[in-house]
Amino acid sequence: MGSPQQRYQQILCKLRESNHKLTPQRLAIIDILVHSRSHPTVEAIFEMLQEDFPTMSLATVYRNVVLLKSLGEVLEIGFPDGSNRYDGNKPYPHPHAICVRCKKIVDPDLRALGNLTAQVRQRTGFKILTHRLDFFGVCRDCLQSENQTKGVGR
Amino acid sequence: MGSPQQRYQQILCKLRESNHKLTPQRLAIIDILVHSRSHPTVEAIFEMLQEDFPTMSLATVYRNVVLLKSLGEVLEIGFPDGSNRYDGNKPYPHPHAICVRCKKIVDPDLRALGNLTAQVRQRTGFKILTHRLDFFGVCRDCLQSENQTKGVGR
DNA sequence: ATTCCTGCAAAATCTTTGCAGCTAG
DNA sequence: CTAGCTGCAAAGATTTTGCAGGAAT
Repeated sequence: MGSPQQRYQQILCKLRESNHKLTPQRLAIIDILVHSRSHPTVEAIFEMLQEDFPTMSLATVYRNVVLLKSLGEVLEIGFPDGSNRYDGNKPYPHPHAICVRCKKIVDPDLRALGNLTAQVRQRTGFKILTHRLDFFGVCRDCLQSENQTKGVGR
Repeated sequence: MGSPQQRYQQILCKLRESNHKLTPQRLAIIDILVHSRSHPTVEAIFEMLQEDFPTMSLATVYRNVVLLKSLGEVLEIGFPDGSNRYDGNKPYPHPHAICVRCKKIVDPDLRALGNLTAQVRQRTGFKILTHRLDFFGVCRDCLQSENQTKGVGR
């Protein structure tokens, strides 16, 4: 629910509401987050910004990602290896399929997911705030190149 | 499928099969992992071992956890804050309910979970290797103490 | 006997923080 | 103006690694 442009505006609103300033660095980070389809890392965002902001600091990217997380405007996807990636398009919990080879992230749309949260609440007595559902595997592209590499013996 | 004792033996088998030695430190770490119902951190395991192994090193705990992970005999639960907890009882993927307040982890048994993996494979073309499904919220105990603290004004 | 393991300390990552100067509103 | 932000460097936190001595099989 939201084109990149809409998301961009929505985030600007949130920032104004919460008395945060719209610095060029901040706007550029947001721009990347809402336009990128690739769930970038902080490092990747930093590198993309090097051209336009040669003095950009990693700390600034971190600080802005933290801010946007706290406003609920980006979703953090924590990898088992400890690295994190960010989604500014769909900041709400949703399932991911993550390629362990190339690190690509795809968002499959799963029905049948509906009331899992309700079930957990019922079974555990927890008040559920959020969740994550991530599938790890090998994407089609990487499967293909694997086969090209090894199975050529036929 | 598997009492702590069974799990313990199963892990010893795996170790012998893979030519790993059964050192006292290793056995003690496994013992904690299979008996603990609390999904301990490396740090916590380390502390529990201090009494019996005063010279125990954190690195040793880390190395053994890595080994057991690689054998598929412990499940790592990565927290959004970067810390990890470990489950030696149920080393296969299963849903968790995690209290963001006290860090308690509960395993709800969810039906309706059956063929999500198949759906993801179908929709994405990924070969799925594993997954994680974690719910974050506040457990009953913490909800209660919250209420005691604030809502007494009535 | 070997091979693998442990303990210690140093290194490696990734992320956060302190501070002085700068800037958006 | 003035609260909040940036850049830099230093500090933190967690996990990994190198190496020499030690232990399991």
